[in-house]
Amino acid sequence: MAEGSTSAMGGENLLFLTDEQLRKGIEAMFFAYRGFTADPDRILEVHGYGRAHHRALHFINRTHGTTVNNLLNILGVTKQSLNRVLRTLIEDGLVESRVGRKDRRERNLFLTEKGDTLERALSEAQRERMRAAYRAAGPQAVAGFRQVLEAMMDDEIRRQYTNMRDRRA
Amino acid sequence: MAEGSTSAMGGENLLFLTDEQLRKGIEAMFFAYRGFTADPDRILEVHGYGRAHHRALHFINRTHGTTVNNLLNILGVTKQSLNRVLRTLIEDGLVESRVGRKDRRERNLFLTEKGDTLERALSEAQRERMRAAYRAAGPQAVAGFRQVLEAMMDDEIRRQYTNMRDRRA
DNA sequence: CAGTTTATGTCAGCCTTGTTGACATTCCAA
DNA sequence: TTGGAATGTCAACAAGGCTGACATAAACTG
Repeated sequence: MAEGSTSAMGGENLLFLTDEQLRKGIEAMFFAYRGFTADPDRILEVHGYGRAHHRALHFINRTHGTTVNNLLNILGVTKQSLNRVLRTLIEDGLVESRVGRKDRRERNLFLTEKGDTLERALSEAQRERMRAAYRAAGPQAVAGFRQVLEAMMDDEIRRQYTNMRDRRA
Repeated sequence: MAEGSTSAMGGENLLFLTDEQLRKGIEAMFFAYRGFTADPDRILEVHGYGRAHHRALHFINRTHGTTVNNLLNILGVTKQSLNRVLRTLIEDGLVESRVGRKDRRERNLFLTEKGDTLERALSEAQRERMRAAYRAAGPQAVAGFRQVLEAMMDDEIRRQYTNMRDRRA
């Protein structure tokens, strides 16, 4: 990335903040996100699921036994929207919903073995692309990548993200 | 980002390629993309438009006089889908569609003054967030960010992205 | 205990934005 | 002149967002 390294190592150099650079960053996000979702999308299509199912599987796997409400906060959708997805996942035997032990109004969500299998397939496809990108860019670039992404999140979301990270680091 | 810098500067250190690190990267992409789209989304809602309109405005502004076909390739949607968006933008007087001079089957797309105004408002909101993130992370991180994003794109897309960059660098 | 709040689920209906398929128009090029 | 390319349009459909309304059970509170 020729002109990227031009702005790197600058310090007082603010070329990386020009509108042109920022617009390029915006386009890079757009195109990269497409690549980021492309591989799981192909797998999901075979099973008749969409990205919404992937997100649910991902975060249920990530925080075993999470409640519906917690998932709503993480995903930032309405309960009706999540419920539609969750219902099909439960019906299809990918997710198990257990009545909460402490608070019986709550439902604790878990992946079944079948759900875990699909989650791993989806995740592996996505991780494979990340792995290739990380390897191509190198550890220092990856650190910068994560720094910028984290700075781009909404404050509240960053807190959730950080918690999630800390809990399983 | 404490543990990010742990893996940075490693070289032979491959900690940044562990599944856990990759999963964190995946989540960072997910959350960051939400932040990335949040500000323009709010503006679009006021005008009764969606992200699809934003994308069209962005790329029409980016490559003045682009054809519909070219836009289809960049956006990666069907012409019917794009056409619906384009039609409303033209009806609302944000986009002008001129019959091609060389090839009169083609339509060359331009922003009107009104379209340019909205595009700048959307873009400025998005750039403001990028600017803040870039400033917080610093030029070296930004270079890494761009490297990883570029490596994450599909090959064909990366070619388009690179062309677009070179043409207006 | 009665009343309120909380967590969840569900029904109905709407919107945006993606998809396919069919078909018309225009016009370049062989 | 005919074939194919570029574009546009119509119809129908699906996923996955949304809101509003309502039901239930459980927990909390005075």
